[in-house]
Amino acid sequence: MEHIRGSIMRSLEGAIRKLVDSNRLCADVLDHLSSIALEVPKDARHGEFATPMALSLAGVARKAPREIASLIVEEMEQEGFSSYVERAEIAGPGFINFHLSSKWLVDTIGLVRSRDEKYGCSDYGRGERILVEFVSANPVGPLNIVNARAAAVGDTLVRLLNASGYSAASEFYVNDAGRQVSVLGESVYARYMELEGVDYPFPEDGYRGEYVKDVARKAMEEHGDRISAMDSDDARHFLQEFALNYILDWQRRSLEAYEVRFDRWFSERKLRQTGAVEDMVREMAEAGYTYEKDGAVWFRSSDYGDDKDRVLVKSDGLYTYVAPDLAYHRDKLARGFTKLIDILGPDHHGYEGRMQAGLKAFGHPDGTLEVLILQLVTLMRDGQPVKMSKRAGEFITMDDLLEEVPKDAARYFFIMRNTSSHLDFDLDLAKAQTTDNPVWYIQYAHARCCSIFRQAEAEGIQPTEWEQADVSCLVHPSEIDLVRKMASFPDEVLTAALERAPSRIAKYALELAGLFHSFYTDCRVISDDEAQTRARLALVDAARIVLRNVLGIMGVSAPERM
RNA sequence: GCGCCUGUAGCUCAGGGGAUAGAGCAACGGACUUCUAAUCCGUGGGCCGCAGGUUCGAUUCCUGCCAGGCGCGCCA
Repeated sequence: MEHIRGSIMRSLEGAIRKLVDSNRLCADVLDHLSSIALEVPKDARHGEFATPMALSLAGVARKAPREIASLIVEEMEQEGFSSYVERAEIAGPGFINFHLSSKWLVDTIGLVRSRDEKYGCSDYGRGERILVEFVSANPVGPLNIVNARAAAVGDTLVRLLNASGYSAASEFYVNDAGRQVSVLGESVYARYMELEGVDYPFPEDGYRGEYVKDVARKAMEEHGDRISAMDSDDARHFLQEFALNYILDWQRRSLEAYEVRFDRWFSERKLRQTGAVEDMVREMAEAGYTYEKDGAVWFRSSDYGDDKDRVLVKSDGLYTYVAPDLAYHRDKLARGFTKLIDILGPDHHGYEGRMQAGLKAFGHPDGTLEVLILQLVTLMRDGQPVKMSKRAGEFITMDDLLEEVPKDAARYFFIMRNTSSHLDFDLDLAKAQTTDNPVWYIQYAHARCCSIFRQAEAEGIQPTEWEQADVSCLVHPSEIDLVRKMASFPDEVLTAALERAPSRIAKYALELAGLFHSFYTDCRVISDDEAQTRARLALVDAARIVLRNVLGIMGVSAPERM
């Protein structure tokens, strides 16, 4: 499809240059050539490709849009269209619509089938290394619903980027060195004492979840003897480390069940041990990026676009999270990543200014770090929001969700909305095994493809009979619409990657499945017409490939029967 | 008070300067002797939150306002 687009673009550009050479258009339009847009129209009646360029050139050329359009089309006709273009028409206020000959259809089906699992991939990113950091939940409790959304969005984004020729990696930053870990240790210690029947006060800001008791119980079962032989400081430390490992393992398992695997779990503690944080704070001081006030070390982040300055080292000598986090982002860049994407929850949006300021101070160009803020998720049951209150212990974790809803449905539902929009997650719909459930609907389209091949096999039709089929006999509108949609897949993948918008690919998958179902109803695949049967089997094979590939990008399985 | 996000069909949401603003659900009416009816086809339904501005053209960009969500720590 790219080569078709390219040939039309060149032909358009050539026509415009000729018009300028012969003074039929003024030279100023040449400055606007780079912004030529060749889009795939929403409405099939507007052809396979269309450009609004005559409209956008109207101002510069000081001519009516339709007049410019007809000049361009005449010129293109003189030169002869590329082999794919059958005709070009001027429509509406001045759009130029290109209708392609059946050669593109034949080529598209062939391309899909020859590229197979690679269909949809491009080398656009030229191997640029991008690090996508997401979830990065504190290791003090179970993963929540927003973490689950982040996991689905982040993982899909990494897949989209890799499919678009980038070299993208995923990373989970483990905050295993901060104050929260010691609070966790204190909380577990208090529960442990409770189990031993000792009257011990529960920390004011401790974690009150039931799981803390579970951790204490588990520690007692496995290491009770050792712990009772320790003094209280050692026991506290032991329990802290035990809890940390327990919870990290738990988080890892939750994500594993969700089929989200990180390329790396990056430990804050290990980063600190390398001295990277000290080095950075010292360098910042030497460069004059910091000052001391009230016994603390402040970063002049407001000089670099943040709303106010931030404390790096507290008056008690400990770092705030800002220092190690900045050192972490520096480390990512030092490892050779040239673009960083952080996916954060809505409660962390203020964080962006500090990180951007830090990277700017270190001299990294604007745009090195992109922050994607996910909005909240509301779980809906029986049309009502599910109330969640941490205090009342009514809290639905990611594990709870996955126990109730299949992984495929959860992943799809979490990416189907814009990241910037609040997400209503309909639990009943996600569980439903009906046509209303978009995941089911898409998977069913794939299963239907497979079912057709099972039928063909049962009727003794050998793959060799249709693999080289002549598909130029496919002319039914449902067939053409399906091919059009398949043809745009690589474009859709790239756009979704560049816009950091997994929801686009979710929408594409739904539309593709819809077109397949319409085709299935309108066009009987296996019939007495042998040539048509072969051609349609080839088409179904292509559809099967695209459906499987798009499901794969979303991390959703492609069942062969349902 | 300040910052971020949102406001489009009864509901959930697409679209983000350009063609008649779309989809799914819900409502209503149709389609199976057939490769899975777990599907398909059709009908109705809209001051694109409000008011200005930029533009040949604004639902889209800008400003203000209104409404909702979330933040605003020497917590992460």
